[in-house]
Amino acid sequence: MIDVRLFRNDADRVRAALARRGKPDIIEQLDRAIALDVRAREISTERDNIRAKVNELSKKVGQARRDGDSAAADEAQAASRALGDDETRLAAQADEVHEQLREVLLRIPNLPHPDAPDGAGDHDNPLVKGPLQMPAEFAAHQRVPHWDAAAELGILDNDRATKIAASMFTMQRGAGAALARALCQLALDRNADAFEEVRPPTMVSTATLTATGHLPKFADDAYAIERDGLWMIPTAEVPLTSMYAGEILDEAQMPLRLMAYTPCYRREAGSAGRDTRGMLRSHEFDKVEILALATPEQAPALLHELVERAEKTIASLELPYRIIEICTGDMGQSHHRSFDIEVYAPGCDSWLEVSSVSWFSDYQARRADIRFRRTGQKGTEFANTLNGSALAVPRVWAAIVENHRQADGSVVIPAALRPYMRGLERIAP
RNA sequence: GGAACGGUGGCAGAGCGGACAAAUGCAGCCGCCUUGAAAGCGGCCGGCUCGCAAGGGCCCGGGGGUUCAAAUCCCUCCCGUUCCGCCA
Repeated sequence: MIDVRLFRNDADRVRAALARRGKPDIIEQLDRAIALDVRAREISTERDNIRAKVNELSKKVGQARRDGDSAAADEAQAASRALGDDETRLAAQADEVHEQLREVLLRIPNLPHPDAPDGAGDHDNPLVKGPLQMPAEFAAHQRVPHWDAAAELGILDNDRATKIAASMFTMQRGAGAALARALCQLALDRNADAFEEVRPPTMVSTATLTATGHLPKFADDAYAIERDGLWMIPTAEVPLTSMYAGEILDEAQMPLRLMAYTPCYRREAGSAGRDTRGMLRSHEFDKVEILALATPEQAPALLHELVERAEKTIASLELPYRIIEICTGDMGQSHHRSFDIEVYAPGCDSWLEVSSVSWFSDYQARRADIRFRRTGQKGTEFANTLNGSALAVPRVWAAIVENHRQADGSVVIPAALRPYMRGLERIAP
């Protein structure tokens, strides 16, 4: 969440920054938060003054008892008891206002970075690089949607996935399953030089899902295990970000770099019925995520590093791609600045989002309470968090099947993946 | 799932109604001493929050309660350890 001090000190600046997101209700929420914050401080001060008196009187009672002056003790005790009702009432009020403030704050999105481009929606996202590795022309055999191409090869069996689970689940078979696994291996190996591999839980607590910004606003998008108070993770970002929740890091150990392969679970509540064919959208998919906990100074360079790492992995798969920056109107709630990498899929004739890299400033760290201490200095600051998909399997899988499809219907495996596929060079029927 | 015992500062570990933000040790910081270091000596050494400041409030796993006063008593939840049960 955003820092209350930001709008206490300069409400206009915060209002202007949030206005760039183009959602009027956000400004209403902000003004509500500002009013609640003023009220909360008033009540808290009042409550604290009464508490100070009670504490003082209580000390007097103790002292008088020790001195054997029971008359003075009784008097102070009675005086303190008289303050009890006021204290109880004010404390309840203060708690209530604080809770209201928190509820509002949790729903206010992050401030966009000054360099983030203005825009109303995804059609305004500017191209920052590419298209790269784009052939002059696609052959007719590449213009076959991957669901058809894959069915021919027997590597995708969504009908049976639907039978076993529900619609919008996918199932890869044979070389298709190996391809999905190989992509994860590749992404992990390409980043193992700088990132610690983690195998985190894929079910997490409500607090954990709140820290990254997925709750309370987006509860409908996540799978809930209500009986046990747990949620299925929508991305490894969730457990990795909260690994250091409530902890204070040393500046010397930063940036902390983590990566994880995990399955990701999404209800796709807002897009049910869309992209139902093939591998474009599903309730469960595999992804390798890379993430950093950094100081504010380290963050900009890390953002570019994460983008570059994701880009290089896509490039190694010999796929046509481009990089776009997300404009203020299309940014996620927690995002400060973000970039997407899109791969062109000739069979579907569309650009598929295969990686999203974002910088969250201290927005998530504040929710998760991840702080750091500068070397030799007192006090703590909130860390900055950044993360990105090193590789999201299904759409890359689809793009490989479409781009690398040959005239005979077989699919050539990019050289970078062959070591992970027992040397397989081509998937043939 | 059942039983017992626990959860206190960076770590270890006292405290078990009042003088406790909390002994003591270790680690850390500053100074003295020293050619340098170690040892020794002296001092400092948690976080959050309100306030221009003086100063105030909160935090001893979370939440609730009893009391003039709670780390300390009661309830409840969570987590840990050990034993039993079950299990890959």
